[in-house]
Amino acid sequence: MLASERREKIKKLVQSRNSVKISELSELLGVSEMTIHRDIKPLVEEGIVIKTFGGITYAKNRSESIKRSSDDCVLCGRKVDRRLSYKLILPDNEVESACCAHCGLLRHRQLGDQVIQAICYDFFSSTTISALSAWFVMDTSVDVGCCQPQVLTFGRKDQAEGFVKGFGGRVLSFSEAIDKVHVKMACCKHHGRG
Amino acid sequence: MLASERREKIKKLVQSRNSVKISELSELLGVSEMTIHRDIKPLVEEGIVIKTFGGITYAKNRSESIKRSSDDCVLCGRKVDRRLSYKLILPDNEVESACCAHCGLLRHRQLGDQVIQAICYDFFSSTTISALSAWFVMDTSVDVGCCQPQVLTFGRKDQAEGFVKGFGGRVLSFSEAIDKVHVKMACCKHHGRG
DNA sequence: TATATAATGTTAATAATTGTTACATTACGT
DNA sequence: ACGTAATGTAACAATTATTAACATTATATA
Repeated sequence: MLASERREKIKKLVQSRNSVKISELSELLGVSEMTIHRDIKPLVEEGIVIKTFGGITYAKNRSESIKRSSDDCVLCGRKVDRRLSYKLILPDNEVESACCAHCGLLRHRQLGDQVIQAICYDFFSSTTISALSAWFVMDTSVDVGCCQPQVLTFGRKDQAEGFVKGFGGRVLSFSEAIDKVHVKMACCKHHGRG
Repeated sequence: MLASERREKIKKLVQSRNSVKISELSELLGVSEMTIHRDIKPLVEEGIVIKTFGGITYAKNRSESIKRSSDDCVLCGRKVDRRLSYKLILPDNEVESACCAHCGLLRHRQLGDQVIQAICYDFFSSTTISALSAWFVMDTSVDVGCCQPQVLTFGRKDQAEGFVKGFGGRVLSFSEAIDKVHVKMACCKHHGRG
């Protein structure tokens, strides 16, 4: 068998079985383990395969390995428009997308410390900003047609304040916003009391 | 079996069974208990799993994924159309979807305080709104072809009232609606098409 | 055929994993 | 609180895998 054939077989084997042992490959393909090691070296370097002690496992391609729950809002299921969206970076290469800061902040509150980073986008420039340092505008008269109560995100406080001057509403910091949205949305707690 | 395979199996086992004993894993996977201890150490450190004496339990509340029960209505099994749907955000990252406010409110009443948030969508704009602050229209002449007695949801009271003016029915607040639907006691199972 | 080159195999040293033992800690019944 | 059985942990031994160096084989080409 040609070396190239053998390497193709290794690829297909690891793809179909997810993981294979070096010793198994050696026996299956009738070559020494040293040869298998040499065969898989380029596969590991290309990232097609991940080396484990004693074997290899198939590496799903990189875009897949970041597990986006889906393209839909993690909370309300609405299609996500990046400009309004709010993204939560989580452990294990997971990213959750929310359709807007409204859903994003609610989800952020649910996850708490598990959130490694939260990202949103400036309402004017669409530049990426950290949610923790963003400024949030609520109760404004402008309706972007996403979730209510609506929350817009700004990178600069002065621009958020200027927006409020023109269109009404309130400017909130991250900690204020995450509480305010929760209070406005939390139903059962209030329902139970009242 | 590869060490990496074994660790994957442990993860899946604890996920599916919620908790497993070290001794059980040791026997099941054919390795010593010491090896199981070493296998679970990183899982515990990552917070994927919680150590208990003699075993481990799956750490819920983790980002992993929001567990949507399914795409079908939790009550009547009908396919869920987002625009009419009613979503219940529950502890442990669970989300239940109901096909419409009718089923949603019935389910909401069943679950009571377990519901962290309830979400529905404005009938006109499809914007996401909190069920608590929504306005519900019942007994209207318009039939959207979901469950009976039909309940439509509006974000704005004036629009709900305008709708009633044009098409008949009654505008109800959340607490009025959840009671009214319950009193009518009609499970959509009896009317549902599928 | 001779020879260079690439591929593969062999061996031994090194590194990683796993098992065993001894002892510490915890849970639980008395 | 105490004693006992179960479980956890650390140290070390045994096993297994990896790596590098070198030997051997196969292949191509003059």
